[in-house]
Amino acid sequence: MIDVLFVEDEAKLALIVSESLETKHFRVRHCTSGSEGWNSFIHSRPDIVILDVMMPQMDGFTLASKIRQQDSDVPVIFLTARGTTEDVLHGFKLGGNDYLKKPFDIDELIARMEALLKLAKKYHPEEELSIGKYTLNPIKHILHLDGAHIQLSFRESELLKRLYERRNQVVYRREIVSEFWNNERFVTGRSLDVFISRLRKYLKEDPSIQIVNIRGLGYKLMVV
Amino acid sequence: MIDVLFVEDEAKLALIVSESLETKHFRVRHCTSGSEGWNSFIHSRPDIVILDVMMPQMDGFTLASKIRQQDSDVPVIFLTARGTTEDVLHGFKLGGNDYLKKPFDIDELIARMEALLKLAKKYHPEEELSIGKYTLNPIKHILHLDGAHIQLSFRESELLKRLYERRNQVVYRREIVSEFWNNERFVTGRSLDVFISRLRKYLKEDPSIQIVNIRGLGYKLMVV
DNA sequence: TAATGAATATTACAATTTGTTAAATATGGT
DNA sequence: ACCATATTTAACAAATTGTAATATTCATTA
Repeated sequence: MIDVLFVEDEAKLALIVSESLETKHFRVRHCTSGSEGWNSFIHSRPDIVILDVMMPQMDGFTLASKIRQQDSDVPVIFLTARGTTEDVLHGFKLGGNDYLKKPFDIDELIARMEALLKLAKKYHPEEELSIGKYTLNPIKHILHLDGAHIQLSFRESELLKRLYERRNQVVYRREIVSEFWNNERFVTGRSLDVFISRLRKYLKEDPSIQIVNIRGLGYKLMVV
Repeated sequence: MIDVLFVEDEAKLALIVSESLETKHFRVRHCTSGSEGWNSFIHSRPDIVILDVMMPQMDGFTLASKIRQQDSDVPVIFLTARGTTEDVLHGFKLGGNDYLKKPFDIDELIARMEALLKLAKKYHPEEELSIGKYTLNPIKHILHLDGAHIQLSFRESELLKRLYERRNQVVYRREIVSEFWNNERFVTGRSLDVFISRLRKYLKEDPSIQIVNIRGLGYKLMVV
C-alpha cells in the first residue's frame, strides 16, 4: 500500500481528496498545517507528498524545501489556486515534481501521482528486495545469493532493508540509532558500526553495491 | 547536451518552442508528423520526447505507445489544446509522464522537462566520469588512472564530481561551501581550499586538466 | 612599479569519526 | 540451569576532516 502525506488546510477539499484516494487504495495521512506535515513526514516517511501551497504557520513551499533536505527522492506534488507561472517555476525549483492548479480533477491528481510513483519506482509489490546480485527476504530475514543463503539476524535484516529503501541517499546515523536503540547515549554506542561491518562482509560478493560512510552524517547504500 | 524530440505540426508554435529550447541548451529535433517522429526516435534515441496530440497521419498518443513498446523509460510529455480529463488520463495511461494544456508558458514546459530529466537520470546514474586521462567512479569514489587507482573520500569524490558536472564553467565557492558545510562560518573556513589542494595533487598526472581558481568567485575545472 | 592587503595554496598535524576484532553480556528456548 | 545465538561493549587501528601556521599569488592603489 502506498503511503500518502497530504497537507491541506481546507477541510472540505481535504475530505473529498482523502476519501477518493482511500477508495483507490492509498493510505492517506492528512495534516492541516505545514508544521504538522513536517512532523508526520519525519515520523511516517510517506511514499509521496501532496502539499497545498497556501497554509497558515508553514506554507507548502517551505515544507517542501525542508523535505528535500531530508529526502531527495520522495515525489512532491503541489496544489494551489494561485497558478501563475512564477509560482509553478518556484515550486519546481524547490524540488517539486508536479504542480496542479485548483480546481483540479481528482482523477487527474491520481494519474499524476501514479506516473510519479512509477518513475520513482516506489512500487515494490514483491516481497523480496533485489539488492544487486542478492535478494533479501525481509520477512524471514534471509539473504540469498545464487543458490546459497545466509540467515540474517533481525537487526541485520532491518538495517539492510532500511538502507535499501533509501538506496543512493544518505540514511542518517542519528536517525537509525534513535530508532533502533531508542535514542539512549548514542554518543558512545558502536553497535551500528558493528552491524554495518557485518553487512559489508555479507555483501562483499557483489562489488556493484557498496555501503558508503558519509562522515558525520551516516551511511549510503549505493546501487548502480 | 540534452536531445529533445519535438513532434508538433503547427509551424508557428513549433518555431517558438524550438528556439526557446535551444536557447536553454537543448538540442532539438523537430518533426511535423507522428510517422516522421517515429523515424527520428528510432534513429536518434532522444533523452526526452515532447508530443503534440493532434496531428495528421499518426497522432501523439499512437506515437507514444509505439515509443513505450521500444523504451519504457524515456520521459514523454504531451501538449494539447484538448484538455479534458479523459484526454489527460488517456495520455498517462499510455505511459506519458506529463501533460500540458495549450496555451502553455514555455518556461513551465522547461521546468517540467527538467523535473522529469532529473528523475529519470537518478535511475540511470552515470557509471563512470571520464576526466582527462582519469576516470572517476562516483559511486565507489575511486579515481582510476591507467592501471592504478586511488580511493577518494566521500567529500573528495563529491567535490570532483561537482566540478566535473560543470566543467569549463565557474562553480561558485559560496555555493559549494554552503552545500558541503551547511553554510556556517564560511568566511573563515579553509577546508574547501584544502580539498581543492588535494584534488589537484591527485590530478597532477594529466596537465590537460586543471582546477583553476577564479579569485573571489570560485573554481573552474578546465578540460581540453 | 612598489607596496599593501586580501584571497588562495600548501603542509603538517590534531581532533574526531569510523572500522574491526574479540570478548562480554543478554536473551530465549529447552 | 544450560546452551545457542544475538547483541553490546571494549579496545585499538585506520581513515577522514578541520585547523593552524605559513607561504604564495593576485588586484588595487599609492
